Amino acid sequence: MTGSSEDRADALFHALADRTRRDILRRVLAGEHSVTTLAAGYDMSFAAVQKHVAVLERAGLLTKRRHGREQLASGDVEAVRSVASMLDELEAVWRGRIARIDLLLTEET
Amino acid sequence: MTGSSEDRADALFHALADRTRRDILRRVLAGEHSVTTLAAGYDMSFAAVQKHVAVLERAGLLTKRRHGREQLASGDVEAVRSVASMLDELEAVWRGRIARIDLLLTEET
DNA sequence: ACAACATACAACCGTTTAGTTGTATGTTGA
DNA sequence: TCAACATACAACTAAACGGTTGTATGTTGT
Repeated sequence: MTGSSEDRADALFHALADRTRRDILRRVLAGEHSVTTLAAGYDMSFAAVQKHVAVLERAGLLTKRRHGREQLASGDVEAVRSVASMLDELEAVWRGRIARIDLLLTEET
Repeated sequence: MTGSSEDRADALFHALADRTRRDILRRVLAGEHSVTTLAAGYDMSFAAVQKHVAVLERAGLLTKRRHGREQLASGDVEAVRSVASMLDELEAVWRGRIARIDLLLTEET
């Protein structure tokens, strides 16, 4: 269905629309961190941070791998790029508008 | 305060995290449209669409100008670019991680 | 001068979100 | 083997969200 690409966009932008999640994403893009290590950096419960990590994971912005009793989270730069390409598409729409205006202005008849 | 840049990011990503708003943004990036014209394109009340336009306006993604009794909305491509640059910053964080890994791998001692 | 139009906003409703605490399930041996 | 640790998830609460209807305020004259 046409919805699933929009579902993905909803999930990605929603995941990015919270400053704690953006901060977590920065940290896991810089390197692997366990959920406990991440949680230590915020003034909220472990469970709250674990839920933020789950939101990022569901959106595909991070992945986890098991290492002993820890889950190491790592940022997925490809997901970040996919968001960037959605914005590129918006900019392309805008360029189309400008091109149409230029066409009118330079029309020869 | 350090918050205001994060406030802006919150508003931008939140505004983009709804498919109706993304669609409205596409339309106003392609050209000016009145709120009524935009509302005609969706299966919801005029008031609902007007609220979506207000969310996009508060985030700085569109501006309005008065033309008689209409308010013509126009997409602001600079705001779209500012979101793209936030994502570029995230990608730069990731590149720093890769650079650090490469440094370890090519270490000479 | 006024009916119709375009917009804005308040009040309300059901759902989702972001946080909390508490509990269950694995895993380790720092 | 078992106490401590790391994680996941359920249940709950307050606030925010996305939608509705109704009303108020400008603006026009296709």
